Amino acid sequence: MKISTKGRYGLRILLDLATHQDKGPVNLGDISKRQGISEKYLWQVINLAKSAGLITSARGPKGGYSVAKPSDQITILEIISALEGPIILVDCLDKAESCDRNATCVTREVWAKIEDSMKKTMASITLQDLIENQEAKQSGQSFNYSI
Amino acid sequence: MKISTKGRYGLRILLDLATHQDKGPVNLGDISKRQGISEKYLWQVINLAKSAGLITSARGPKGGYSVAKPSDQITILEIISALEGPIILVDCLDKAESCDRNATCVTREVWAKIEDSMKKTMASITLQDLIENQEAKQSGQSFNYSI
DNA sequence: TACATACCCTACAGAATAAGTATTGAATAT
DNA sequence: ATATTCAATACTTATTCTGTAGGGTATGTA
Repeated sequence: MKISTKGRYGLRILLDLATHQDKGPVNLGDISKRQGISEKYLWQVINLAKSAGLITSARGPKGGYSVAKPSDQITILEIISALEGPIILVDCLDKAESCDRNATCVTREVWAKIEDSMKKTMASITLQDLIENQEAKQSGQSFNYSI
Repeated sequence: MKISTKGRYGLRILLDLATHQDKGPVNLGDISKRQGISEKYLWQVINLAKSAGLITSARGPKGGYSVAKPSDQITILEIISALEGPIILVDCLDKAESCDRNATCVTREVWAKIEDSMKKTMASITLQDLIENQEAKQSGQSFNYSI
């Protein structure tokens, strides 16, 4: 029950893109330096987001990556599903035939409830929320330092 | 992001114990047969629950396992924490020093919210709820068959 | 057209975790 | 006593995680 590096890095990458793409696409090298992730692995992670349509890329000099949609239209659920794979806590929730106890099993309903609460929470947060939190945090910090 | 067999089996095992311990401790062999889990592996799973104090055991003939507390005083959160390990989606939520970005990182708050919603849901369901659901399901089924 | 920049793809590897088996030991009710 | 039942440890096999390595391909600018 851990979020893997794919999901953790992925969320940071999308936040990084969203906050730095005002001057055009952001290249791998820049993200790599800021986030402390090797370019090779970074590419693999970022590619998952690209395959899911969350990110677009531009080749050649001055190329790089951009977030495909406005930040307030991208939920955490989309991001995590793209990077970690679909949120399915137990296989029997996705494929009924994966367990022959489904007809009578009540534990299945427990997993469904937990899964549902996770998804609802993830769907309620957008990338835009993160950006705003970050700005609030940074202005708060500079305030502290200025005392 | 999957519940392992420890958690899945564990919940079934506790439910099995709770519904069969009216005639004294339930032995491994019986649980093994009903749940379709090998006795050896079953022991390892059940031992996690015992170490957590959710289950008591008695050795010798007529020995076996029993649920340690009334079912309505055992939450799913307790059970899953005991079997899957503590619910910590990312290490930085548990140990701040595991990541030096904690002071400024806003993704951390996302993981905290998701984790919190899972825990709240798990804490809101007790073993007793499962037992009642199971009884309702069974009586419903027999009703269907009797038409 | 040539070159630098940057993206794209596949393969491999070490470590950790998952999911069990196997074997032997210890306690207890009858 | 002894059959029954739990207890503990070691081992195995497969899969996933977390990357690294080394090339290949597309594109914009001079």
